[in-house]
Amino acid sequence: MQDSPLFSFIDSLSPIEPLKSAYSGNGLQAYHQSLNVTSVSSIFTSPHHNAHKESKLSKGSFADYTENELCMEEGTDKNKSPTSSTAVRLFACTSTITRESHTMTTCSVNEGIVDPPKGPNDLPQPGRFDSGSPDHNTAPCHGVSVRSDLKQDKCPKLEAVQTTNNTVEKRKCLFSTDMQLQDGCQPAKENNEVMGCEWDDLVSVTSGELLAFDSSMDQHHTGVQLAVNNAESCGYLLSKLAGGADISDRTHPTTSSQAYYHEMVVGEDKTENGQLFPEDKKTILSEEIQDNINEENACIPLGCKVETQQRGVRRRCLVFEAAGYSHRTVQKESAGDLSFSTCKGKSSAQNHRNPGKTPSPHVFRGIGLHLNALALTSKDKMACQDPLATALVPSLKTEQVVHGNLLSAGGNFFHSGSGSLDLQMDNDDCSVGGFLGNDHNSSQSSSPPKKRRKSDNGDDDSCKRCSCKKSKCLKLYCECFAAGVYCSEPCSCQGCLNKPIHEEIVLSTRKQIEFRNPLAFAPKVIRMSEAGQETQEDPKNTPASARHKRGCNCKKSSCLKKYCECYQGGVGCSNNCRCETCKNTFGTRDVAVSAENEEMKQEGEQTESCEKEKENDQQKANVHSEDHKLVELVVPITPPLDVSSSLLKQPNFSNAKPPRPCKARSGSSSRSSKASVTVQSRKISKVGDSVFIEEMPDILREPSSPGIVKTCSPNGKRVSPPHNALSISPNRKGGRKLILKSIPSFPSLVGDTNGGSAICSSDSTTALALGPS
DNA sequence: GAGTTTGAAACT
DNA sequence: CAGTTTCAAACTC
Repeated sequence: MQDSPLFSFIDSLSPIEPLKSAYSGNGLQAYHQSLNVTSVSSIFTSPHHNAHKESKLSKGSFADYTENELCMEEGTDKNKSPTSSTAVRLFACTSTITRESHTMTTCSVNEGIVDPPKGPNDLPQPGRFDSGSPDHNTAPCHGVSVRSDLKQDKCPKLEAVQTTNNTVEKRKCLFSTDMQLQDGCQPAKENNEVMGCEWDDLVSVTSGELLAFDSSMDQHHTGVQLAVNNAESCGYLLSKLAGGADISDRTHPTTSSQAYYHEMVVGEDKTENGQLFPEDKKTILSEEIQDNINEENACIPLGCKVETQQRGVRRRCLVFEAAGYSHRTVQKESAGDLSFSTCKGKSSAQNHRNPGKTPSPHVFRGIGLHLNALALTSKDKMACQDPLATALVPSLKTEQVVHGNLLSAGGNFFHSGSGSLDLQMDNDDCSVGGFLGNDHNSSQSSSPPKKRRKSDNGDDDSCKRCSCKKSKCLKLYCECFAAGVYCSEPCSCQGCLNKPIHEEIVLSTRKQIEFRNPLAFAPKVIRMSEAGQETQEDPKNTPASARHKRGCNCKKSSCLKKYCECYQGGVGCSNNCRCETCKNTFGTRDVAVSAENEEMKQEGEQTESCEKEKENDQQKANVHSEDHKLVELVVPITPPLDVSSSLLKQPNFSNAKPPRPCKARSGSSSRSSKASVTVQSRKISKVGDSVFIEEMPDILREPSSPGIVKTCSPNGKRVSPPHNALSISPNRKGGRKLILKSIPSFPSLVGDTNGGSAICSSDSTTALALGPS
């Protein structure tokens, strides 16, 4: 693997640091192109990390710490220059690349990417760390070089940490996804290390075929670069990947996991180390690890890394396909790398993972889209359950990676959003499977009344899964498939082909669907995390900021039931919606439209919005007047679309009631609590918005905030397209990020660290606040 | 738990 | 692209 030309190429590249955002971005894109990566990913890629960042921020110190440490350690140990970071990423992705460089690089890269705003890579901004994802990159590297160090140094800590981690169920919950990943990752690594090649074998087995070295490598690179850009998201993904990644790149995973882990752990305890040292756990957890790994893999496997970097990847398991694809490659590489990582990385990786493991293995990380996320969560679990599944995931990731942009974009979302969500989840449920629990809360809160639905299930829903009969779980009808997750035990589907065994079919089907609709697997709801911040600025922004990309077409549900994707996603309806009598408590379309219109007008875009608004206003005015008012205040309109922007933000999710997802977005919970009733919901909407804002801010505030975005498209329109997102995401660091609600898993990781916690807490707070209200 | 409703996804 | 059908989730009883 390492020998492969790619490696050399990568190595040569590694030095490139420059890339970071721009470079990486371009590089990635180019890479993707070469790879066939879809632009979409780019779209998704959005900076999502913000969330991460945010979470990280909270952790910030923590993150910094970790990063610093990592870097430091690494640096000290290996000293990789930051420059390497880019390279590192790649490496991480590829895993083969130089260990040291990677580690170093990753860090720097991450930082650079993540923090871009602040300072160059060098500075280990907390935010970056948050990005965790970035770390991911590093992680892998670390895994290699760092790990050793980490292990050594951290191991001791790790144990303690681990304990802590374990203790901290929350973390798990929050992180559950992440945690899982981490856990999984770590375990994986551990396994690798401990087991030796098992992990590799597993990986290889599962994904083995899938990965194409080159592609993966390339992807990775691109991914890496992207990661740089999206360091956060990447980190996220990576971390997850790392977890899951074990498979793909252990190193990466490890690395990422480490980073991730760090974040998470650190966030909580800083136990990062503890995680690192998982070795102990390894043995102990070996099984768990495997499980976790599987899960992780499922969630985001290898691809993640890359994608992560890219940004969206994580979002879905979709990545799977890609992931799987690249995954193998990665594996191969990773295998080689693994050895390294294992050797070195083990510790680190393991460490990271261990922590993660601790939590419930199953917990999935969130996925990109809220829905997806939900699905993911559940799926993840599924995946976890099924080793194969996990494998799939990875593969998907690979694909995503390849597609890169798309996934990445999604991933980003996840990160930001998910992270927060996850975190929240954790908070909520920490205890258990996080998501579920969280979901519950969130879901309940979010969806006021009924919601029992999934939430109930909920959250557990993660467990829930699909019950497809005719679609064979190969259509978007299938939540699992839509979420990019393999169907697992929880599923009650018939004739299911969405299983690792049928990976090829799944992937091909997925591709077909994506071909038909590049956004098919993209998060359905975008949130402007940062926008949120902006929002803060503008009360208008509100939750509305997050909007359903495609928009709903509700007629009878008045957008007050889960039938409405917007509502389900916990976001207000937007101009994109074609709903009738919209009463979406998160923000009516009218309002949104009006707001948009305003913006539009200002900007000039406008016409559409105006028209819509008019129409909407007329139509809806009746119903929503109240809501609208509220909404209006709250929702500014952020264009849903701006995926790019939206992606990042997730953190706020809290609002999102989106039930399902494991994530249960904190917000939702908060909201839900309040909102349960429509009336309240209205208030909530306002409140929630405010809350969101607050939340967002908190999250954002911290470090991450930097990014905050702002916005959306100037127009306020939704920018839709992911494509744009691509370009954006990379660049955007700072910009607003859209966040997918759902996906939190990653975020959780982030959250883990601090951000997650913070987020959670914030969410909780919000929830609390809301609740009372 | 069965049956109905709903709206997205898929198909034509 | 619009209309119709299919599908599975959401919801109700």
